[in-house]
Amino acid sequence: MAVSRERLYRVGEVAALTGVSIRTLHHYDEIELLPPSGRSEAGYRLYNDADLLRLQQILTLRFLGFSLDQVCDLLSRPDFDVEASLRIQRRVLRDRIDELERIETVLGELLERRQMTGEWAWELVASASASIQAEMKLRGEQMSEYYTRDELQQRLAEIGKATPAEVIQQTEEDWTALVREVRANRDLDPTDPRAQALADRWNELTQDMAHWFGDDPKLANSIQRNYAEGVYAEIADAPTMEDFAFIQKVNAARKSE
Amino acid sequence: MAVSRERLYRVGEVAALTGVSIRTLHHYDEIELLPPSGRSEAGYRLYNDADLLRLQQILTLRFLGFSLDQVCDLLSRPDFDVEASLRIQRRVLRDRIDELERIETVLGELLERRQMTGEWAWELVASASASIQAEMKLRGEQMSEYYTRDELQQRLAEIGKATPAEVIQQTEEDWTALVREVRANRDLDPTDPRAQALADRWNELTQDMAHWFGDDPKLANSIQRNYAEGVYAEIADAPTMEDFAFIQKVNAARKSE
DNA sequence: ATAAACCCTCACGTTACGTGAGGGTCAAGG
DNA sequence: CCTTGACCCTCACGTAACGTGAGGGTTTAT
Repeated sequence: MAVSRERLYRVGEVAALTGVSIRTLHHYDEIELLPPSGRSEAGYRLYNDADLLRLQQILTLRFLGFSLDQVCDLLSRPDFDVEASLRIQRRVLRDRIDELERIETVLGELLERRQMTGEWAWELVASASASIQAEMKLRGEQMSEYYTRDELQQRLAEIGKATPAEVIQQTEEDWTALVREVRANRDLDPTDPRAQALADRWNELTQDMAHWFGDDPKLANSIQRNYAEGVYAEIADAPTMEDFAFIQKVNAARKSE
Repeated sequence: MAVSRERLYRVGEVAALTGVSIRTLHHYDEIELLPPSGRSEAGYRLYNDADLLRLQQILTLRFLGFSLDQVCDLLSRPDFDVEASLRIQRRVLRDRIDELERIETVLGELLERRQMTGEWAWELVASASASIQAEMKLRGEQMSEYYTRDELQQRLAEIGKATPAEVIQQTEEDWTALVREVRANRDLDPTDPRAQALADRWNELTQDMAHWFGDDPKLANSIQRNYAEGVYAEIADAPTMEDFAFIQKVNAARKSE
């Protein structure tokens, strides 16, 4: 087993290779995001290939909109896997490309309307702004969900194992029953006591499940998002967004009393 | 002439319509980038449709990577034209989409190599980083080139004035002569000494001109771009992309010796 | 052995807002 | 008529991710 003399790079070399500034490397060292794996006697930072790979991950994740804090979290997660991460990154990139194409066509429409009519289509102006804003915000918010989805499966599986089977089955039955009732009564006035009773049961069940999830708001958030994206659309008795909306209205009506 | 009661929006409405935060509107007002066209008696900011259009431009330009300062400059240029700007924005978006696709394939290659060989292709890791860095920096640097075309004319005019007329004429004659010769000999082998002689003269002339441009790399870059887009296509004796390509090949052949 | 080219550690500056604090305005309701 | 809730205002300080020197060692090529 030869001491395979790995290639070592100084800040300047890393900078030249990757295009990041030296100051950035200093910064990433300061915040312990990318401490060089070694130092020379004189105190020079020395990076190896693994460091470069980590840097690549950092840059990509930052490019996708994560804050350095979030990147820190992601990379330090025990189950972090570079290959899985790369796959996710590609998926996100494709999604982003789609978004850009959407924006491009929105701008195209705006321009066309202007040239056809000589007037500005103000609603298109607003929606163009909204599209762009959405795309700018998307970075780091919706993004983290991409990284949570896979994890989500796993977490749910864990929770599943840690919970007695009868409890799970019971809960599922409760849910399906409740969802059916809600769906049959979605036209009730939010102030109707029957609606409030339904909301009560709903909140209770949610509480129970929340208890399983622990105090992890991310998990809840992910589930929400997955709903919004229709991940569970095929499951007939899973609550839909309309169901959620109804319950929210009822809860809101109660609060405002 | 009825006082056509234009629609007016307060900060909250603009925010709801476009997705920007109220604070951002305040900020854009503070720096005089987007002062509302009116105020209510109580001091409420009141925006009209034209303001919304300006906001759309601001958001798009920012999205493309301009700083607020740059956006300020652009929008206040006397020759600024929203429609032209929209066209440019679409082109930039398409370019950016191409870049994202490139990055996506780079990541794909990296991943594939890893999965085929079980090893990381370090050079790909570095180049992936470089791609991403390039794309992140591109914002606002190369970007301004798209918008510089008009400015370019002006700068060239300035330089023209600051340089004695005979020198300019001499240079122009040198260029036309050289370009004709190059065009007649573009099928020469890059290693041919005659080709190299041409390349030498070319490089020398380029040096001379570079000297006029001072140390402003942006200017040089702009010229490159304008060439690529065929701005000077009508000028018969202006070098074409093929001419450039030929010289580059010759230079490359020389270096690799 | 002496520049030239790198590298180090402070430490303050910058951009584009976020986030309250403290306080007017205005339509609906009691 | 007055209050309450939803908006709006103006400061003014906070923040993220570096940029940009200042002041001072290190390495290497001549």
